[in-house]
Amino acid sequence: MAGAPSRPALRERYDRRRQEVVYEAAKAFARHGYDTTTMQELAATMGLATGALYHYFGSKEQVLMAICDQLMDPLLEQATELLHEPASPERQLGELVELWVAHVVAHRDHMLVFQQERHLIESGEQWRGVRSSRKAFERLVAGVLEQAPLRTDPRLALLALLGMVNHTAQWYRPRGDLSPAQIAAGYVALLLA
Amino acid sequence: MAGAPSRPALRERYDRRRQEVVYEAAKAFARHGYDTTTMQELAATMGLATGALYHYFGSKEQVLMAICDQLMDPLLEQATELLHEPASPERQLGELVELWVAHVVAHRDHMLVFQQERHLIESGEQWRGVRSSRKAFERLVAGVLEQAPLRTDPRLALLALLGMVNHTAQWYRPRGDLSPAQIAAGYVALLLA
DNA sequence: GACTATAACGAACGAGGGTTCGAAGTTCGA
DNA sequence: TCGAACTTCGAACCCTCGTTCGTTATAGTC
Repeated sequence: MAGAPSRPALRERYDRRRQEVVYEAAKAFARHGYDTTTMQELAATMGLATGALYHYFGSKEQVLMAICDQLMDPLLEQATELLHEPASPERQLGELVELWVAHVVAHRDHMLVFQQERHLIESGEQWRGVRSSRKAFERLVAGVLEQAPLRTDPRLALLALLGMVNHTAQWYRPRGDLSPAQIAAGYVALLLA
Repeated sequence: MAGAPSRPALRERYDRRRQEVVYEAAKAFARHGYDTTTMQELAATMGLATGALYHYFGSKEQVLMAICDQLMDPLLEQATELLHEPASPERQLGELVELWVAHVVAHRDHMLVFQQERHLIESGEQWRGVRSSRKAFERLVAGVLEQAPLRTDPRLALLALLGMVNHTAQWYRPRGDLSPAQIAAGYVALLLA
């Protein structure tokens, strides 16, 4: 591993290429599993030799971590921003879930990897950041749910919602006749009194 | 691999031991992942030498398949039986979900493995049986949902329910203050009009 | 007690795969 | 055009792990 170039002109290409690796890795990991996918296969997909990958990432695990970070960080940021706007609890919940579902379906591969490699993420010091991001997001959702008029106890509503939305990554197809917004509206309708 | 003994007296012990392997494997696979867990570790947990595992299973993958079969087959059977009893759609839905949730929490490790190794199960001829069992169960649930008075379109209700119930395996703790029956009732309450 | 089926051992094999590294190629800036 | 920074190559290293197999121990059966 070498690290990012300091010259700005090169930095851009470096970042783009690195991003491509993450993208292809997410696709491959989602389809064939993290352990099953070899660095050789990943390199071949990118049209690179094996060793070249280590110019962009220090290890296979760091590729996985980049996938998780790129999944969680923008979601957390956008959700925080959204909840800064004052609005009724129902409306906040609706917009939050819509944002969330849209994010999940836009990053389906990332999500599937995130779910499949749960056992890795749960244990291990280096995964602490990812775990706390997820926790922070869950707290945001919990906060909104507590304000909204629900049909069930807020704790169960949170767990149910987490299950519904995360599971969306496993069945959503872009060509399907349900848009992310419709899906989100459906979920919210189940929860609200 | 040797196969089951023909003498009935030994057959019983063989089956019991084999079952222990499945149980320990589910626990280890759920915690550390299927690929990460080695046959050496699994054997050591059982107090066996490595090669002895192959007396009970022809391969590591067959252990995984036993886990999946033991998860799906009883569930499918019990659900089928339940739905043979005549009852109102609401009541059938309630009982089915209660049975389902109880099964999921009683076989949490099996469930977690089943979810984490989705990519393996999705592809591969040898997994056809497991896939069709899951599909059959989903059809059972779909059939009940179509009869019941729901708050949303039955397709989305099915997907939402699948997400909620399956996700239960990830957070349920026996010492928690929600019983499987309460959880199931909460889920059903969300769906019914 | 001897014979046989069963159970377990444990070392070794063989393949696969993550990672390293020094050299070669390429691109940028002056 | 030249030199430095950057990118890529690709073979080799080294270790892990699933699986095999000949042998040894154990337990039912007559």
